[in-house]
Amino acid sequence: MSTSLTPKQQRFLTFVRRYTLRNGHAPSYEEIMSALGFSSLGTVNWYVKTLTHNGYLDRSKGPNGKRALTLIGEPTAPARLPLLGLIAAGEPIEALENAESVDVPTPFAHPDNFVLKVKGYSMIEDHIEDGDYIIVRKTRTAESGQVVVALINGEATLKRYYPKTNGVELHPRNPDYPVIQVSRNDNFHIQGVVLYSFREY
Amino acid sequence: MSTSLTPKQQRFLTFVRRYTLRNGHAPSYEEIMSALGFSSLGTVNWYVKTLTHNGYLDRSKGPNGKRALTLIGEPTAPARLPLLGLIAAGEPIEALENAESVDVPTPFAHPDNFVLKVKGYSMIEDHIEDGDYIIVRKTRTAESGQVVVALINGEATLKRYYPKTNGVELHPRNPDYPVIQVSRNDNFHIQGVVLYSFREY
DNA sequence: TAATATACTCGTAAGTTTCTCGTAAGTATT
DNA sequence: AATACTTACGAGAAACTTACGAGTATATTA
Repeated sequence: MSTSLTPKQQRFLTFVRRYTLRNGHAPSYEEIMSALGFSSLGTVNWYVKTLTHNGYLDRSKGPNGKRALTLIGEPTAPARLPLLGLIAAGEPIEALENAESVDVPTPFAHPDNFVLKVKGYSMIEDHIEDGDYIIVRKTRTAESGQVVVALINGEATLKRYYPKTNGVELHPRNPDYPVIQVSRNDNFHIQGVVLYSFREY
Repeated sequence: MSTSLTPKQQRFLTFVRRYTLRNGHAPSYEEIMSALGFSSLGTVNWYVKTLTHNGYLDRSKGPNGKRALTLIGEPTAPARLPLLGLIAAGEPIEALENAESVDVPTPFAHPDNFVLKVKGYSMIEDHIEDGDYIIVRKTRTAESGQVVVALINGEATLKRYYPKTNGVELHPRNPDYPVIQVSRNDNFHIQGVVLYSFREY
């Protein structure tokens, strides 16, 4: 970016990026120190100060935040994910013939993620309207409380997922709508977990 | 206060999630305590309080409810930032009447951040086109090399900021375009630092 | 070649925030 | 009343980050 990076600074940044990616949180100063072979925290601090000053790093929790290092800038290269199909409540998911793709915020770039476009107004109960896009992480399982894309007897739906001892409860994201009980007899499959939705402006 | 989780807090949340998933109901404080190796209920309570406060947990049965811990929709929570106005090169920033707001990637949720929409094609030199949105952190100062939203004699611009001994240099993000020299006589104000830009789909 | 930045390193001593312990008391259930 | 939990508080250890002072290489400039 600004003053271009020296090789050692690159190395530093690369380490932070990798670590964050792998562990879900940023490294501590001490971890950086031993990973990069420094023998003083001061050195780590020097890098952080320099890189922050030049706009490559940021401390997401304000000063004194622990494990708060976050990369910024990076080239704003907007990531693209495949747009796999159209989803409408109560219908099967409609696949698209030619694989389009759409720009998404970089943090969501991941090989297991894909995008669906919402069709019709039948999902307003989930605060999701016609034309909206949802970013989905492909998975067969979900944690309780996550918003999932699921098929019940072939019909698509978008709900919060609550497994119960003898079946599954699906809550719409709008409390005014009824809870759906899925029994053992129903053909129920989770297609993925919704990470994010964005709207066409 | 969208504080992010520390590793230990993650671990706590993960345990609650797993337990709930497997047993159909939430763990009691004591179960959490022994599972996570604490030797005091106070510790469990500390986590519950902290995580509840930060919006990761909820007590579904109100206060004093037993085994009432429930996770709150972790991934989705689409952050929204206010869309403060339109920016076009060479014009003042145009404020919007009704405060709209737009979905942004969660990491950018911060009270000091806001969004501007780019108008016209006069900023292509910065790789930013008509209709794009930029996320800006409100600040009067900037570090050398950061991309800033600035006003020069009332006219908006988007450039890399390089303070010099006797004035300021503004570099467009595209090296094919000329550098702007701001002198002491110019009326120069930084409005904020650009963190991110995203495009209309 | 000498002078001078620039990039980096070390050690150590604070300073903050996160996490833990213990103990005590409050609330619902049976 | 006994049982099974949740809530509250104070004190402090642990885990991390910041600040400072000084020193060594490696390039840039004069």
